[in-house]
Amino acid sequence: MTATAKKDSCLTCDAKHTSALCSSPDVLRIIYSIKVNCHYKAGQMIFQQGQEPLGLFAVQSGLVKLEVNSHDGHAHTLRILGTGGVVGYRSLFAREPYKANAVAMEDTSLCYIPKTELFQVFVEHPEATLNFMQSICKDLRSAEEKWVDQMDKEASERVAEAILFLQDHFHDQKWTRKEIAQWAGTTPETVMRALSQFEKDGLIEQAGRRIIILNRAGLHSKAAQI
Amino acid sequence: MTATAKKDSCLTCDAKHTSALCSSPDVLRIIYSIKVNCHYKAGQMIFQQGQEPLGLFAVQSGLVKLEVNSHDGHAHTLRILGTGGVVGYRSLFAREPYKANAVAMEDTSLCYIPKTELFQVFVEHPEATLNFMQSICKDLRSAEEKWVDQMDKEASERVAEAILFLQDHFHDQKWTRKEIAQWAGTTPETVMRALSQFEKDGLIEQAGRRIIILNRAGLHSKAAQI
DNA sequence: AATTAAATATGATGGGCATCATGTTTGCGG
DNA sequence: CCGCAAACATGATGCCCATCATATTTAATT
Repeated sequence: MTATAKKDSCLTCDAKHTSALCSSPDVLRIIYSIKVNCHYKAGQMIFQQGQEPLGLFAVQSGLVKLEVNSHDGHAHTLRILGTGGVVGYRSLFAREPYKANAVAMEDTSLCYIPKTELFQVFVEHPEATLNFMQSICKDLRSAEEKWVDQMDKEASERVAEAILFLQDHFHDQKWTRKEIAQWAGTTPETVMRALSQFEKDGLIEQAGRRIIILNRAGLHSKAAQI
Repeated sequence: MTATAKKDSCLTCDAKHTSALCSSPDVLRIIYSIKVNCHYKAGQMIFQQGQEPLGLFAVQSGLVKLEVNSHDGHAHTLRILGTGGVVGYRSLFAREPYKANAVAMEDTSLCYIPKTELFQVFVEHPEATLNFMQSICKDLRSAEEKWVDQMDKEASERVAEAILFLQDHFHDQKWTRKEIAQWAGTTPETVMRALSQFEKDGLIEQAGRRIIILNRAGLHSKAAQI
């Protein structure tokens, strides 16, 4: 972990209003007193499958992906977190070693919050706990929906869904075919063919490596099971 | 909901030690004071997608499945809960309508706990909340693992995994090919062929509609990605 | 006990998509 | 600015598995 001495202010933090951790000014003040800032370069690993969680990470700026590596070298992206996202909470609260790797997708600043102090916050601020539980339960929904989609939808439908999701949550971000594939549960080649088709249909436009959505409704109807 | 006047005792309840809700004698006493017992016949629906959650359900005895129905009439089983399991918490804590149906797979007794009182318990007993969060985080892990398995493993591997899981968690339960398929993310025919093969390989034995595992290690190696 | 629906069991067929292969383009580091 | 690795792009191939079909057995219902 690469902690810096300087502590960024929580008051001017972009994530203040969106993070499930910073639910009230009260809690925000305490979090500020216990957090430590860490900085990661693009591609750097934040934690790794098998390690013991000692705290959790809140994304101040940048982008983090959680991914699992299967036996045959294939990687699957479980979650992607931008500003306000919380990384490493699942294993921490499940009280088990990390089951996935957390990787900085670009230069990223995180707030590290040691577990003992964090648990203390939750014990003293039940409304913060319930607020955070809401966020976890939404993640659970996403995961279960992803499994169902994997069966019910065709690969191209999942790709349409993926680029809509990625666009909505991380606008103006560039994605490689591989990254989209690992998120959508398919291969780069299949993503490729789907994107070509979408472009041919006038749904998207590819400016270099950036995807521009021309017909949002059209893409949605491609993604949706009627 | 079919609530009865009679209130079953929490002190003699089988689920007392296994349920994530009944974490301490203290909490157990409060839960007892606010719960209501409900009974459902096999096949009966407990709640339905789209409805507003008003509380949650703890399984006292019986078996409950959570399933989603996709557009084309296909059903997928998200979770199966036996004694001690908690049903309906995800939507309640996410503060959104139910996204799945809860169905009693056999005659089932539940403890219904209204949300207002439940939140009160959690506010006053932070350790109960954190205990419950652990359980949620494990469910999240299961869901994410299920998605990964859906891609990495072949159908027969998932079937092997499924019958091991179902056996471990709900021993001596009878399962139809369809139920196994909806859990394993495949079709009854594919389950069929996998089971036939397993029997041919001497891994299992089918006594009527009950599956007997003869070679546990062998099945495990079928299920596992080396 | 008779009737009917549901579950079991297997075979045949076809399509979706992963895999491999190959050429081109992009973009980064020296 | 150049070279090389990574990403893009598209074609060819094969196979896993969903789907459909059909016969048999089991279980439930009257």
